[in-house]
Amino acid sequence: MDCCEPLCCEPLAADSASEMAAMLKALADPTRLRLFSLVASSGEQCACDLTEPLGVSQPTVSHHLKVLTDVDLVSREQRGKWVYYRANQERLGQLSSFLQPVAAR
Amino acid sequence: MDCCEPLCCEPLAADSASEMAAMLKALADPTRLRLFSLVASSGEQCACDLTEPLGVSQPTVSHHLKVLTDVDLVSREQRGKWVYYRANQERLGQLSSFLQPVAAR
DNA sequence: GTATCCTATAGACACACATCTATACGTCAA
DNA sequence: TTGACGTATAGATGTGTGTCTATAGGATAC
Repeated sequence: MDCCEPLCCEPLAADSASEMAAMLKALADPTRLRLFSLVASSGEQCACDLTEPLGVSQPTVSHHLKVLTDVDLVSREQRGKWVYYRANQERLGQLSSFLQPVAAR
Repeated sequence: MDCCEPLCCEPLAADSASEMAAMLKALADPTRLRLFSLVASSGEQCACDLTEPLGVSQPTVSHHLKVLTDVDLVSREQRGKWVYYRANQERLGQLSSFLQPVAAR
């Protein structure tokens, strides 16, 4: 299920590094991190309700949602003309576990 | 100690988002992630032993080490003409906790 | 002091990316 | 079918970044 051992266990292989870095990169932007937090903390969010609290344009929100979707951190569900987004908790757990420090093991 | 609530708890404030995104960005590069893993998994690493396993030039390694140091994910200690780097496990723990999913709480 | 060796900085360059405006795409309601 | 509305894509633009070569900084040894 997980991609690899925690990064403190042993030197990370190049291919695993690329996979995990892609996930980290998706969250490594302030606007996108806030966007993800909005979705993750509310269970489910309509895309239409994300533009205003972030203070960026609708295409920008759409772009960020695509980035998060591409790495499977959020899932997309269309209902009529609205699109609802939901955080993939399992995927987030993978990342959190991957980053777990030595002391916590 | 921690900067803020986990990102699944409540919508992240803009200033907290910037701080956490900076830390995530430092790890969001494959080479830098491998570099950090090399340091973190070995307790302590001399900078001179990091160039070869990563396959990049010495200045590039030095640059990446600076990025990680700037966000306090690694600490630097000079001993003679050698420089030793060590992972900041506490800081990594902050990040891991911040990313913890809902199911794990 | 001078040479040697490890590390960091300077500068350059190609590429990636966050954001915008303009527009296309899709779905529902008349 | 046509209009309205939510969403996604296209294209442009300025900024950021990963990497390199060349060189400077700084510590030890002779």
